[in-house]
Formats: sequence, structure tokens, C-alpha cells
Amino acid sequence: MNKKDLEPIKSQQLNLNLFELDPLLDKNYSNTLEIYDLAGKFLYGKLNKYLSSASAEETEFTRITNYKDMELRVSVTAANIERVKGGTKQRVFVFPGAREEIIEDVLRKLATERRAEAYEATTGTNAGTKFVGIAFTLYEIYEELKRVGKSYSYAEIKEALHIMNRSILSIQSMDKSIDLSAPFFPLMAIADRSNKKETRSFVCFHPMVTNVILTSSFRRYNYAKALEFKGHFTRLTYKRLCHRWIQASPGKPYTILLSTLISAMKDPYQNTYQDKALFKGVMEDLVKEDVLERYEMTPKKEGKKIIDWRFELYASNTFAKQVAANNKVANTIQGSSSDPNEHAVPRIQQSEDEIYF
DNA sequence: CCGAGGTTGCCCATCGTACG
DNA sequence: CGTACGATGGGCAACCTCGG
Repeated sequence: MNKKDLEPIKSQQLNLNLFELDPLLDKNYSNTLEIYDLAGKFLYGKLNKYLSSASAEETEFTRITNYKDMELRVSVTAANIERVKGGTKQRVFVFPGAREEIIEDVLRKLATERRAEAYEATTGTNAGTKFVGIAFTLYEIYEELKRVGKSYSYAEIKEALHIMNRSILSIQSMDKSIDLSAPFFPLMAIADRSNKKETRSFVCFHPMVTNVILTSSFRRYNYAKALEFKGHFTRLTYKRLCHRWIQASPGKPYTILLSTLISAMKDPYQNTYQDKALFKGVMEDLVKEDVLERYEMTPKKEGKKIIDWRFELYASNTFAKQVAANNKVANTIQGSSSDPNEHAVPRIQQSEDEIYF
């Protein structure tokens, strides 16, 4: 798909305005997206992120998460890109990882700063499909990364964008009422200095993102805080909590199973113990960072063998306050959304805890 | 079931360069 | 001043193995 195929549409402007946050007041905030942000769409391990040769099986991974009463399958296929290693070019399969996740977050953040535009594809196989896109410069990404304490070279930023353009994300519900498959960034144009005409780069977000934005199914969250976390799974867990935990009062715990976290975020380790240790570390980070006041862990046993763990999370005052403030924003948005009949994605509801057992 | 210790290479910081 | 590029080098998170 080419940028020529896209026609700007004005009628969606209201919803885009709702997506926007005040660049001065909300400098550290962005939006999490319903469904899209529930599962881990990234591979954090270094050893299998880049594959120089791989079977068809190895170039895709699937995460499973629950959404309302449905099971949601989220699959990611590796991008096939050219890469220079030791002076020679080679083609490799590569999965989106921490870097790609962070750069996507940054672009989404820029999109909340009155920058996003809605388009409709006019030609080709995507005709009629709506996309939300954003124009930017690599320099802006570089500077914003610096602001939130990250540092990637231009080469890395560009490689990340290419990976996102060539890696396919599929989201399916069991009953097929949700069934979307497209690259993370279906349309991408990167400025380079040799081509003086275009100094601005451009990407369109995944159709699920567009869908979620246009139906106002998003929630404000502390994006700068999320990016502060050193642990990748801490960041991911934090985002999930920000999106799901909308009744966070200090006395009311949020209950979640280890197995739920694992299937939504990662390939399991060989031993459950290792995953337990990993997420115990995550919870300790969250306590240290004043998101949780404390947490409790209970083993779930089958005979003598531990087969799962239950986490009970208690919000810190700071986090509970933030959730309340975000609820206020969410209520304003839901009250003023433009077309209540056009909701392909259900609204955010006051959902219960994730799992009981 | 658990802790400790080892391996890997991405992540990240920091510098310098170039151009209008 | 905004924008884009490249090289270098060490630390550390995620992952794995092994012994108790």
C-alpha cells in the first residue's frame, strides 16, 4: 500500500480529538488500547529474536488472553529483513522486541499530541478500510526517547520501523467476531537524507489500533512511568494493570494467576519455578516503584506438585489515585463519543478481577 | 522446589560528523 | 537549530544449567 492510496477523512476528527491528551498537562501520559495492549506482542529474549534460518513453525508465536468471556489469540510472525552483520549483508527473520515496543509507544505518544490523522484507503485491496496515521521525523523519535530516558541510534530506530512494517500481527477471537491481521505498521515511509523531497516519515498504525481509537476504547496511562521500568515484563505487566485495573482502591486486591500472565506475555520456561521467580521479581519491582503497596502469592497444588500460583495485588495510594483520575478522563470520553452505533469494539466496562479459583 | 552462577548479545550512553 | 548518521564499548535482563 502506498500513501497515495490514502484519502484524509474529516468525519472522524472528533474521535481523534478524544484520543488526544494535553501536551503540557499530560506530558507523561499516553493511552493504552483495548484488546490490542492486553497481550505481549513482543519477544524479549535475545537468543531467538534474530533467526538466520528458521522453520515456518519458528517464525510465529502465539499468545492467548481472555477478553470479556472470550479467548483471544494473538499471533506475531517474524519480519524478514536485511541486516548487516560483520560487514556482510544477510537476510534474517526477526521478531519485534523491546526496542520495537518502545518505539511503537513513542509513536503512539506523539499521536496523542494532536498529531494523528485519519485516512481511508481509496484503492487496492484495502479500499474502504480506515487507518490512523502520523507524520513525524526520526529526530522527534530520537529526542522523545531521550526525554524518557532511552537511547537508540538512528540505525536502530529505522530498523525497528522496518521490523514493525514487515511483522504481521493477527488478533482473533474464538467466535471470529474479532479477526484482524496486518503488519504492525501497514504503511510506512521513512525519510532519508539522500531523498531531499521527503524529510518527514510516516506510518499508519495497525487496523486494530485504528478501530480502538475510532471507537474510543482506550484509557489514559502513565507512559513515562511505564518506560522507566528496566524489566520488560514489569513494563508489560504495568500496562496491563493500567488498562484492566479500573477499581484500584487500597483495600481491594487484584487477583491474577501466574499461568494467565505467562500465556498472555511469554513462552513458558521449562520449570514453572522459573516463571514464578520472574513474576515475583516483577511484583517486587512494582512495589519498589510505588505501584503496589504489597502483594501475596498462593500456590495452587495438584497433590504435592505446584501447578500454578495466584497473585493478589494491593494498589498503592499513588496508583489508586492515578486510576481514579484516569477513570474521570475515560468517563468524559465515553460521554462525548460521536457515534455510539458504530462500535465494532465493545466499550470498556467496569470489569471484575481477571480470574477466580 | 529452589538458589547460584554462567552465557549471550541487545540495550544504552556517549562521542563525533555533516548539512541547510 | 533541526535533522540525520556511525562507531565504540560495557552493563545487564532474560534465559539456561546444575547441584542440593
